[in-house]
This record gives sequence, structure tokens and C-alpha cells, in this order.
Amino acid sequence: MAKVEFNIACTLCEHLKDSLFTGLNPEDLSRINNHKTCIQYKKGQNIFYEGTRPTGLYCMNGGKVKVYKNNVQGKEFIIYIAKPGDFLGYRALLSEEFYQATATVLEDAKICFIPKESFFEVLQKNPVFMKRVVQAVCHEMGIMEEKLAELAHKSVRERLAANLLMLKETYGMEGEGSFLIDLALSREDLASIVGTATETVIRLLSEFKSEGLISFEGKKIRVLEPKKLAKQADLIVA
Amino acid sequence: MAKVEFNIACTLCEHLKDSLFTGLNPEDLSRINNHKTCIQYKKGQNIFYEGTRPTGLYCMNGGKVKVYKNNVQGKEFIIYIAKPGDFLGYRALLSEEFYQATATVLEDAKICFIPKESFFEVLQKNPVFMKRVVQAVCHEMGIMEEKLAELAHKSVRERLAANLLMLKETYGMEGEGSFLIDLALSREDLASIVGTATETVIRLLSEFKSEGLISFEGKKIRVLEPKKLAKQADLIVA
DNA sequence: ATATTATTCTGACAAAAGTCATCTTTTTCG
DNA sequence: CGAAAAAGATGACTTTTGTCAGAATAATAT
Repeated sequence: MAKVEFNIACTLCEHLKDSLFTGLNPEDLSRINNHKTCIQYKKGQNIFYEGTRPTGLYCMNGGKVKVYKNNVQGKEFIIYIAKPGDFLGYRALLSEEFYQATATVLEDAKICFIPKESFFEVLQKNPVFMKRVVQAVCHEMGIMEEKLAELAHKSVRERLAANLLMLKETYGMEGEGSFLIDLALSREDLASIVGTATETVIRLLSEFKSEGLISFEGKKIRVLEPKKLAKQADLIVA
Repeated sequence: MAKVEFNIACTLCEHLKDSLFTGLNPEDLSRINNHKTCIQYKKGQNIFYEGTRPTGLYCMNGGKVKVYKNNVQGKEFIIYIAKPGDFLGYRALLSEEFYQATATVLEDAKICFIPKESFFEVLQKNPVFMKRVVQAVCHEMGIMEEKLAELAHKSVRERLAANLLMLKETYGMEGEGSFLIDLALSREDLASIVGTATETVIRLLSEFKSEGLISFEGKKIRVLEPKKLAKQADLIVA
């Protein structure tokens, strides 16, 4: 598959305000802008692979990407779903290690690649930016700690409910008092987010549906009762 | 319980070489040193609590501390066990959030407290130090990602084996071709590390013991067959 | 449009792990 | 030291969840 390039100035990027580059001074932003390469990816294409060495940073301009690990039995665990404005692959870049995860396009994406050197240059010249990056990384880490504890002690039902609510927070589009999760996720992907088997997700989703908590809209899920779903996520109904 | 202070110059700290402060220039190190407060804690005492605001950084000079989250049902999940040389509570400090976990002393500890201001001053003045901190945080994050995937798809038996090996790497003392895990962990704590019930840990440990993989030495565990344990953990044996 | 493939769904069953109860052994502390 | 509390151990039982097999539906490609 040939790589399709596109170009958009960072200053004109509609997702600049959502990204860590926001507030960067014009000089630094133009340094990033002048060295970046922007590529359009189709669903199913890979951005980077576990075990390879990062050579730069990816910045999402459009689409959705899943970042996941594969275990020995080939089972996927999705660590993160990136949306426009998000950085991709910064963890391994900053720790100077190999990628520990693979990134694959879920919905056709536009992604800009910023070479390591340019990114590090701005990072080192600009303490305010550096601080913002550190803050973001540490925030992410807090989310991971939360997920760890959740995975350790919550049932699959609770985790599914919690994850649907998280997806609603990030990808939810409000309408008629409910929220459509604007993400074309397969049941398999959802299982890889929750950390369970596909069949279990299917069964629980239809339970939630028959309980009136969610509904299906094509491949997407609509959250009808966030509060009731939250109750499912927090409590063990004994 | 009265707080017992102690004092030791950072330059003379035997764990300096293991800590992120290693290689710091004398000026910066003395800034840290001049503002720190060092306290001795007894087993069971708390260093900080989930939900409170960090006011500085803790640097371990002796002992062992568990960092954990409590869930709704009161079940603990241990995120990290800190040893001399480790920083404690830097995540929340750097992300400027509340603590998301509680820190409790496992083995009598000596811990130095560095006020937020002093730490941030050195961090901002010293880009090399900043880079080292970022690198460490991102490395930690990689470990968490690993743990997440493990928790999601491995059995309790595999996770227990993997965690025993990890503890062996960090706290193992070699002798007679085997490794004593130098950590007085209760079965309950071990269960909180693995993310399972205490009874399950007890049963699996005695299985491992009868299979000749480990032995008990007082409250401590000796790893007799790391390679066989690695096979149990479904890890690639190097 | 139709064949092919992938995804979703359902049922039956087995295995893993949690819970509860009880007992024994250690540890702690007055 | 000895009583009380905590930790460790074991058995019986239940619940949850994973696995396998097969059918129905949807998506994709030729």
C-alpha cells in the first residue's frame, strides 16, 4: 500500500488546541512544523510495531488508532485508543526504549510524524513545554494505576460498564439525553479493552441492552443511562 | 507515635548511586540536602494517604514501603514496593494531582522528605536531571503497561510465578544457587500484588513448594528454580 | 450479485478462582 | 509469660468466566 501524504500547517491544525503543542511559541511550533511528515493511513494499517525502535513522535490529526500488546497466545490487550490531538509513541521515545506495543489504525487516520531530533530540541529548549509533557505523562500514569487496580479486583461486568463510561467520556456525542460512543469498535476490540473473552463481552452487552442501559446503533453503542451504568461499574450486586 | 528524625548528608548517602539524584552537581545536591527532613518510620506507619495533596517528594534511605490503592470493598492492590534509593510519591507531585494511592511501611524505614519547591527548583534549573526523571517515569509506565497486559490475560498461577520472579530480581539475595527474596511479605500482601485472594496465594505457594520451585525461610520465600518458575509464568527462559 | 470471509451470537460445558467456615500456628503486647 | 489478635492453612462449595462448537448475520471482494 503506497503511503499517501498530506500537508497542513500546525498553526492551522484544528486539533492544536487539544494537543500538548498548544501554547507553544511560534518559533518552536514552526520548528516542529518544518520537520514533520504527514501521512494518511487506512483502517488496519500499522503505525509502529512492538519491539522496534522509535525514531520520532506521532501526532494524530484525524481518525482513531489502537495501541495494544499481544501476549504469547496471541491475545490482544488494548492499552489506549488515540484520537485527534493525541501523541502516539511518546512513552518509548522518552524512555529511549523499544516500542512495547503496536499501533494499528481503527478508523482511517491522518497522522503527522515529528523526528526525534526536532521534538527533543524543542523539549530541551523549552522548559514550559517540558513541564507540560511531564505533567501529561504522569497524569497518564495515574490512569494506568487506576486501570491496574480495576483489573485486579473488579468483575468483568463492572469493568465493561466502567470502560463504556470512559469511552463515553472521551468519544461520547450527546443527543436526546443520551451519548453515542463515536467509535467503530468490534466486540473483539472491546474485549481487548476490558481484558476478557469476546463471547463474554457479547453476552454482557446484550444484558446491558435488555436492562435498558445501552442500545446499538450500527456498529456503535449508545449509552442511555450513564448513572445506572455507573452503579453497575462501582458495586457488586450480591 | 512521635516522629523520630535522623540526619545524613545526601553526599554521604549510601543509596545516592541507586537514586535519580546520582550525578547531580554539588550545588543542586546541596540545595536538596539543605531543605530535606529525614524521618524514621516504624512498620505499619503511613507515609501519605490517597486523596491528599502532595507537598514534596519522599526519597527512601532504608526499609521497604508498599504503595497501594484500596477499592470499594476494602481490597488492596499494591502498585509498587519501594526500596532504598527509590523516590516515592513523585507521580502525583509531577502531575499536580492528589495522591491516588497510599504508602505504608512494610519494614522499618528511613525516608527523607524534600519540599516541592526545592525539588521543582532543581528540576527546572537542571535539564539533564529533568531528562533523567522523565526517562524514569516513562520507563515505569512501560512496566505498568506490561503489568496491565499480564493482569488481563494471565492466570493467577502464572501471575504469581511472574511476580515471584520480579521480586527475586529486585530483592533477591543469591546464595547456594538459589535466591532469597529479602522481603517480609504477608500472604495477604502477596495476594494484593498478584491481584487475587489470600487463600489462592496460600494454595498456589504450597503447590510451588511441593513442586520444589520455592521454599519458605521464616516469613521469606526462597526461589530454588527460577527457570522452572519462569516456565510456570509462561515467560521466555533466557 | 454471489461467493467468501469475518463478525456476532447462542448454548453447553469445564476450569479457575472467589467466598465462607473452621482450625492451627505465629506474633504481638500488656 | 500468657492472653488476645493476627496470619496461615485447609476443605467445601458457589460463582464467574473461559473455551469450544455451531449457527446466524454482516461485510467484503471477485
